[in-house]
Amino acid sequence: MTPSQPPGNTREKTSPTGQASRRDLRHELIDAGIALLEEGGLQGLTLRKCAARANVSHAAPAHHFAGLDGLRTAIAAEGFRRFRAAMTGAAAGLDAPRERLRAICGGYLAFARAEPALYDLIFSFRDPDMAPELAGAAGAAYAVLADCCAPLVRPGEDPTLLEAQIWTTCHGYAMLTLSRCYADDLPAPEVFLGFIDRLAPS
Amino acid sequence: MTPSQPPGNTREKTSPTGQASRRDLRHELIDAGIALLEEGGLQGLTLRKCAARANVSHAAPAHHFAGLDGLRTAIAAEGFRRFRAAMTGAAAGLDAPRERLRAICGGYLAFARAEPALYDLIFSFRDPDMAPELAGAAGAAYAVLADCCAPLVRPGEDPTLLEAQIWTTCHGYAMLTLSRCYADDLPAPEVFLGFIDRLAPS
DNA sequence: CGAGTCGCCTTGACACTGTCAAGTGCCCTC
DNA sequence: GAGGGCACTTGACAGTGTCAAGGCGACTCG
Repeated sequence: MTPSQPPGNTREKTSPTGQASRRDLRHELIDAGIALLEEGGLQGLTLRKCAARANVSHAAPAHHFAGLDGLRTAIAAEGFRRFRAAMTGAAAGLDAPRERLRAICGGYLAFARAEPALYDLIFSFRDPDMAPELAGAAGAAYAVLADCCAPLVRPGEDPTLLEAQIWTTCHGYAMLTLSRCYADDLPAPEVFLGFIDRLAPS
Repeated sequence: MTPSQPPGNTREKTSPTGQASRRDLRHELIDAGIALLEEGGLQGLTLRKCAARANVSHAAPAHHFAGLDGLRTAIAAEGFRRFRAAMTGAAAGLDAPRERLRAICGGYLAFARAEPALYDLIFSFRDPDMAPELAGAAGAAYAVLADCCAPLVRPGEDPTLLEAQIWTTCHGYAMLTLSRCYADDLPAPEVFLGFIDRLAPS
């Protein structure tokens, strides 16, 4: 209740210096959106709830994003960055190609499990021409997987074949795990990582 | 345009016999919903648009389904039935286990490609306890895949492992194809079916 | 044959959503 | 200090899901 609380222009700090002190509403809205996503899933993400959480008026997000699609795009770009970080982080310090592949796939699954709604969101786009920021972030994430597959590709073979096989397997397992209706029919993650091992040629 | 058309109780045929002649609104709504899905994707499916397409008032669907979720569930159950039919149809007349597996996976992908929004819908449920009708239809579809894998399972091995490997691969490929942003990075379906061949032990 | 009952559907209302147009206040610059 | 531009607010609108109330026909039972 207490809905009378005005959106209040609570600038973070309008210090006398005035340098770079304006609140970064764009980032605040993205963070608010990710929080909403975690709480309420894909359809918990709403422009107006996002605005309310950032203590701005309901139409404020429109000035930073091109409507709801724009907000979803911006959040997805941030999601791809975190996704990439989850994979690289899981493989940090590992050198052996097969170990790295296994670790990166483990990081892949761990991200999907830890932030299911965010994972849902980043793979929910159906428009072939993505926004450049989103395409860049997605490409950077894919590059992690591709780089990790490269040392395992047989000489002379098209590298995209192994990449696609790894990717589709991980994505399918992640998506089916997310829809918890089928999670019980799937093997445990460790068993699944055994599938990955078998995909890479010895 | 001509919005004045009243919802009109155009009973299909109130024949004098009167037997089983009331319009089957439930099925009409499901068909309307599938059409909306094809036209506008997942978020093109709306209770009110569904009602309008069936020429009933906006609240009529509520008497046949438990809200929008109920309608989506009913449509998904029908979707799983069509999905199953696509797989069995593709393998009809084939006997050799490997041929059957390849055909069924081909049918799997063909369905996802032919009715992308319906495929999206049937795998969009995140609630672990599905409605019985939906769970039954989903189980029947899965049984097709499982039955087809059975002859290829090594004696003594857990059959769910091969099933899961086939399933996750197909689902991942289908989902990534659907989000057309990544479709270009994926091999052609025939190449993909080669992956499937390699998964089944010779 | 007539009254009661029940199921299907309509009507009207409400809160919530995205989106738009117009306005407001603030800061920066000149 | 005047002007302009940016960030945001305000107010409105159409569309959405959902609920309560009511109507209307068919069916049943006396």
